Amino acid sequence: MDLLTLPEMASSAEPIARRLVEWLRHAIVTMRIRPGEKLSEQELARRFGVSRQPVREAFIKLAESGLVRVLPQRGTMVVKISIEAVEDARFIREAIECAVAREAARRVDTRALAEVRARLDLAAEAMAAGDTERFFALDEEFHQRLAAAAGRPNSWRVVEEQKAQMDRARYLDMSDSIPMKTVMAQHLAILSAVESGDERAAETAMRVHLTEILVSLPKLASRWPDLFEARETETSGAA
Amino acid sequence: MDLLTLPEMASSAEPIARRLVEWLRHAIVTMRIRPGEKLSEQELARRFGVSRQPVREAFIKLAESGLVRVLPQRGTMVVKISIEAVEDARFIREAIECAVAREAARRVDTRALAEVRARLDLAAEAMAAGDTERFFALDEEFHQRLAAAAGRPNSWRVVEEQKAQMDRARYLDMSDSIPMKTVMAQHLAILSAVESGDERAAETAMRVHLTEILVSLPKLASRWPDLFEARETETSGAA
DNA sequence: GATTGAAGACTAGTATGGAAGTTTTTCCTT
DNA sequence: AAGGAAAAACTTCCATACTAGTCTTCAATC
Repeated sequence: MDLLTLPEMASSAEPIARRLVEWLRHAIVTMRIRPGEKLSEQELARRFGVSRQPVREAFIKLAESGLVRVLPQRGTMVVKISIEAVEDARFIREAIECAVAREAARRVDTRALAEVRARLDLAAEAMAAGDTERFFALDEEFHQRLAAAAGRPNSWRVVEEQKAQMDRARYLDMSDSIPMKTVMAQHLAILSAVESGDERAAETAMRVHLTEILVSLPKLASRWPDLFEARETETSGAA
Repeated sequence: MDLLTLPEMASSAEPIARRLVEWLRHAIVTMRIRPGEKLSEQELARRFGVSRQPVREAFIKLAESGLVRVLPQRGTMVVKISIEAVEDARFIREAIECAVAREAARRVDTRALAEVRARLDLAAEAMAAGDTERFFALDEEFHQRLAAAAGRPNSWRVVEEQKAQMDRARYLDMSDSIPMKTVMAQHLAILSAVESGDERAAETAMRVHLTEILVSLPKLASRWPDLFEARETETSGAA
């Protein structure tokens, strides 16, 4: 078991715990650490060559994000993908991003929209080059910049957290995700509507874009049943 | 400086850190601890009669919620109220809760809606009795139950976090907040629209309810300038 | 053979000391 | 008196030891 290296110590002043969170979050979202897997403070501390404390604090942060669950005196594990949680995340994301699209179309902040379009152009290049990793990154930036163009840059933070839940499912099987070409077309439709100041068209285009995401979810759940949370049988609501 | 007592140890198995978070969060949201105030691990540990570690972990959780800011090697402080942050929170809340209202009206889950109406009735009693504290609690429950009636109970968690930012401003001056009578009427309008399955009316009613909240914000900011974050002068967006 | 229970190997939670870094104070120099 | 450097007094951060609770294992007992 060789020592793992923490993400770039570009700014070495960055506390260990912060870098640990980054490393773990990425590993979880990209499914390098699988849902349901047990995480040991002790083992991770050994592998990173640090003490238990920073690992523990990283777990706390990840627990706040809903990526891991800490059971007192029992253990810490990566939460399984929950169909319900993914649906909720999609619902929330759609609500926020549709409002963002509407607001962006209402403002038509030309300068900010130029930044959005720049991401679209770069994404086209990435697609042509077959660089899916970069394409996904630019996908994120597109949405982030659009939020900025709506004057609500912070709303992206909330969306980002929801997105993490959805992304894990996507990383399960890339071939199941929406083709890059389709995403490009949808992004273009959104941006065009926003640029022309058509609030309703912008919102509709965004809704279309964010709707199809979960079509393949049941299929994934049945193919990897151990990675998914068993759906709650009881109905919520007490006396 | 006498020892402070942590919230009820109803389940004494509850770790100290968890109870600390609860105590601190409530104290911050209700403005018992003022924005900008410095929090010391050491001092709080002394006052609660515990070690620094659980206090530290509580800070981490509150930082994740955006209620405090931890500056490495410098200190921890309650974040000041930011007009921009409150506006963002309101924007996000409106987006989600309008979607919730629409969805609830689409479903018309009679059983769940009965729970919503029950909160409305209890709130009417609280108003008659002049019990503002209870009225506010039932206000929250109204929204929470409505989310459940929309089949999105988890969306309330996200709204709740945003709400915390807004609530601090409200606690500054209760007399500035919307009168209970108005809130009651708005809640009734929302529920009636939902019960009759009118999606558009439900969304509109919710939007109205969530719009007026920030009318008094600038006034509050000018009256307590030291509790508010100075608005950023630079425009976001780097090269 | 099935059940029970005690010992050991885990786990997270807490306490404490010290390291690294920042801010304030103090005191000397000009 | 004003400016600046050293030092003292803070802060969070990390390492380590210990506590307390949970689960597993395996042997003794019924």
